[in-house]
Amino acid sequence: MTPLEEIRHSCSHVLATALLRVFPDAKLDIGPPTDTGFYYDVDLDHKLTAEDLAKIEAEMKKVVEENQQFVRREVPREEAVEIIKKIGQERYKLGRLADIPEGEPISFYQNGEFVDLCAGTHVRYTKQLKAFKLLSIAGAYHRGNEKNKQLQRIYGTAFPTKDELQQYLERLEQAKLRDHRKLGRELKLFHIDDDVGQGLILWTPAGSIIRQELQTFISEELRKQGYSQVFTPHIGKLTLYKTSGHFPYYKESQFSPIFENESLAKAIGENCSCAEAFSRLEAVSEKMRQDINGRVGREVIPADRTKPDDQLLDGFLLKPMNCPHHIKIFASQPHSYRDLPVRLAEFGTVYRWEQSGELNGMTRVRGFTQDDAHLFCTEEQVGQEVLGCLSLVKIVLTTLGMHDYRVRVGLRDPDSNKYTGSAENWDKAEKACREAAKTLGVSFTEEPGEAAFYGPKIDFVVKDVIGREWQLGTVQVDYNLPTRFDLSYIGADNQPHRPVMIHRAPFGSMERFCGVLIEHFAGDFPVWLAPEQIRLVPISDKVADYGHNLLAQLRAAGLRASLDEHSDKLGAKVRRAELEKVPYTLVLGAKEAEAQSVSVRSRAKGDEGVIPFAQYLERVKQEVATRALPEKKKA
RNA sequence: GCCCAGAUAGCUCAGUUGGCAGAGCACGUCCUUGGUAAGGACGAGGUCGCCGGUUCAAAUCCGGUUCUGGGCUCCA
Repeated sequence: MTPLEEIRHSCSHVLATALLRVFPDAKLDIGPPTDTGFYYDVDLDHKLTAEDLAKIEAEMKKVVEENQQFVRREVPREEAVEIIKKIGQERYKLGRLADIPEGEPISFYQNGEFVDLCAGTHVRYTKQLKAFKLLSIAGAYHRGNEKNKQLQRIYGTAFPTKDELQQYLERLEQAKLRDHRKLGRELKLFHIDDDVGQGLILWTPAGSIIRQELQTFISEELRKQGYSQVFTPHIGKLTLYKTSGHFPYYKESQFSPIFENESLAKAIGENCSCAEAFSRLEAVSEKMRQDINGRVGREVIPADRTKPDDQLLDGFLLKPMNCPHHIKIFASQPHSYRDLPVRLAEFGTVYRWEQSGELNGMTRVRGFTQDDAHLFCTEEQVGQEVLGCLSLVKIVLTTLGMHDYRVRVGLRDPDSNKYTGSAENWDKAEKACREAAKTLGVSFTEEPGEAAFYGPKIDFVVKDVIGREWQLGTVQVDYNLPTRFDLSYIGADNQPHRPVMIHRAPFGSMERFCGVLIEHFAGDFPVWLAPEQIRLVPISDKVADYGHNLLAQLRAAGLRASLDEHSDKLGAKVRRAELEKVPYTLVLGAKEAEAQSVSVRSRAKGDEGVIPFAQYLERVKQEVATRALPEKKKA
């Protein structure tokens, strides 16, 4: 353990010591250090409140004051059981003891009256714990399994010194100020309305400008890289998603199907129960089952999912993914190997039924638009195409100054059966991803179980202001959907061949990306993205005409500007523009009107003095055209 | 979905033991015509999330429900 982890881990023991003094009947589970502090999971009938937290923290301070020594003791397994029984903590600790493999040492740590099964290590004396604070109470399932009892988790944080603790707490406060939900409301970027629905984003005019600029930006890159733009509808027939495998395997994370009227009327006429109707919705014909299973070479649709044709119910699904629609565009025409790769791109809106407790501002929603594309290529082209996709993601992140991300190669979980396709194809796809990731020049981790159900992927993961990780850009290699949909192209040998698909989205979703972007810039967007780029501030209405004149010129140049004609004094108008995070404020008085000049105040530098308007116009046009990043603010 | 905590004006928040619904900012009108982060006066704005119960009387107490927040679980 690092020294900091020792401090935090020791704090969690002190927390447990104090907790048992206040609530002697608490049953302890585990209390490890974390990246930002520590916690202890406890089972306690009493519902802990904020007041309890204060009480426990006060007791912790006493424990520290008592300067208890942490003493390690290794014991044989039988004795460990005795100790746990003696301290009355058998409910969870016996299970934790059983987790320790045979042959590993079993150790207890004691400080004062408190004894805990623990591998260590710890600081030597409690007085070494100089700066800690309990932060919150949360529910957490025992062993992280939702089938187990939910325990109360007490979160806290600790640092070597009071100064560092104070700095951390201030950082937390700062983080709250740039939370995209708060800024989104203040800067009027988006709205979520109860009557429209949870997790459904309404893009307001200001937010729509940011989204539109991002889409224009990526579209320019797509043209350079030989993509074709397509449009597809928001729904598709269930049959489509039965073929792709989305339905019913991921039924629980989709909106309910929309029944097709005649089909439903017929089922009702047969007095078909709800349960029966759903079973018919999920079922496939024997022919479809044989076709798909034959193509993929193993049983991906089990026999018990078939029903006679006349009993199949049909309907539509709000699309959970864009791939099936794009596949159908590809399949609508014959392709020669000379046509490949075919790259179909769409800002495609998809809908997923996220559990209510998981929704979060713009970053976890139920309807979102992916900057999606599907590449159909030969097996030989896979490596190069994946590289092209990765470079696109890097262009996006670099242009926006987002350098703090990690790369994750998501592989299949060898113990799970949720994946479709042959092991052989999976091996090939995983190899392609791994090799592409190596060329990125950034470190990456390989994580089993993080793959999509149809193939492995390379994800770009960034942290939000409070440390939560969000997957943004993604590139996925897929040997499976082409098989399920029986896609082919004619090769040089005049024989049909199976193409390989690549799914990729450099932003991921417009919603999540904008949410993270708001926090990344703390609302201070680069000029090219700023909803309002220039605020004209006349000192008095005597120069209103000059203001209108400049406004017209700025707008004619394609810039987003407004004129503040309120009767406030200059200071108030400047303040308003600052709070609204407008990059440039142009102050106009009699002198400027006379000289056709403007007094420039930039968000980054403050008052920059008077320059000719024509000169300013060139400067800002240049800044927009190059998509320049904002300069660092003056301190 | 689960645990805990919340919901009062557009925003941030006060509201005592159950007794006429409050402030600041924003907004509107008027006065003020000014030089780089708040000029002044007046005004408008609320079915206290929603439904039900207790009570002479509910923002306040009780039950339910919806939504939000912090976690947990999940995220093809």
